[in-house]
Amino acid sequence: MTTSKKNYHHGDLRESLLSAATDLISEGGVDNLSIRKLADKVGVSRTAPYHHFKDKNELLCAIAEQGFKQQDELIKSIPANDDSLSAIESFERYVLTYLRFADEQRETYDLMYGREIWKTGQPTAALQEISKSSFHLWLEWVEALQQQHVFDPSQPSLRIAQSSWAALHGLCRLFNDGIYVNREDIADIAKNTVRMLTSHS
Amino acid sequence: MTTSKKNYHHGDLRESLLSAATDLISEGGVDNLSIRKLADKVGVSRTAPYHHFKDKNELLCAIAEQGFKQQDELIKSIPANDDSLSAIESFERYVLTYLRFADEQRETYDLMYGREIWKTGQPTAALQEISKSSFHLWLEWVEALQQQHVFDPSQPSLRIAQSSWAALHGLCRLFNDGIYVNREDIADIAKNTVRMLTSHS
DNA sequence: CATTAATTTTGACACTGTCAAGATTGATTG
DNA sequence: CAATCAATCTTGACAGTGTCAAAATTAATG
Repeated sequence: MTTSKKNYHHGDLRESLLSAATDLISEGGVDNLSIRKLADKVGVSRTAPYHHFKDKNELLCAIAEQGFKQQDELIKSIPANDDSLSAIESFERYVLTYLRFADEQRETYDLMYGREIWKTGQPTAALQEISKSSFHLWLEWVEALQQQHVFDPSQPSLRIAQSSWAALHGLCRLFNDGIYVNREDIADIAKNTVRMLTSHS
Repeated sequence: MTTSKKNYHHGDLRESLLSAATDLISEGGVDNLSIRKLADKVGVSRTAPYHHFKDKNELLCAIAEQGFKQQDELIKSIPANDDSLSAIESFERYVLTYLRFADEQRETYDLMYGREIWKTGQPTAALQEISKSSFHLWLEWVEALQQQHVFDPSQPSLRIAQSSWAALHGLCRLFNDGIYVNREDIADIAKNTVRMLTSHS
């Protein structure tokens, strides 16, 4: 039983589907992913995927899940706030890392936070969980940054986390959709956002 | 030639289509709008709309256009900054008005700034124009608010306009998609965002 | 009234998601 | 080892989608 069996039973179809689907989305966005095209790409019949994902929504949720895991790892890999970085530089690091992920995994990002799943579709329990824990990660950052007076310590951390995340997310959409902005200005706008959001007393 | 002619020629099909399409979108979002369902609702055959809109994309753009006009009127109806309002209250007014529009015309808002048009589709020249002029409206607000030191006057107004609009837009998506947030907290979060964005020296 | 232009319709095609029923295989028993 | 069962995959089918081409109908124009 090697990794490739071309016969009736595929062996690890679920993983193959996830991988191929991620590719299709990276290439042309969620609209470039159809179950049939996906099945064809993996070399299996149209309805085979339905034995591994209840429907398209569940497939999309699974892909988004992977995206959140990847994003969390990236965030967690930001070097701990040692003395080499000022608190504000640390915040900038977060922002730039977040933006970089949204840029490099652009279509996945759109899926992760997009209407397709959260509005039109129904987010899986697993997806809701990981997205919440992902937000919680940011919440912890906020609390640390409050102690360092990057954010106002007298305000509730949840509110600050919500407002600042919204600002960050809005930036991503701004860049991602290409409204009102030239792409070469990204870093500049990001820096300006950091300046506006932080306490500059 | 009254306003209603039930025969072969409809008379004002273009307007009827726009109106019915707006209704369909308001009811169930852009996914609830199909050319065929729309044609059926207006009482005309499947392909009749194609003589008034080149394709579905152009229809969506036309609807979004209307949305921008409506939004602009709302913004322009905010009372001029007389002495009864502090500068910051004036800014709050803008934010709340913007949020109210995004809330009440939720699906239209999603269409106006959504992927469907700006990424998947192609924004009409007319739509690009009005969306730019709509942003320009905000730019003028920013410059006025800079003079009143709500925003830092030493920073370029364009950057401030971009960052703050992104923050605002991010809030709308936060509320609209229902990620990370309870709807009853909207006003509170909005106020917190205003506090974070403004100069509090 | 005759011709032309503007509209609307019918037919068709390729594509989509997904359900039901059958075919094939691997695993699990007796 | 043989027989049964469950997992997996396929074929067929249905309703829905956007949109093109060709034909039909009406309004406008000479």
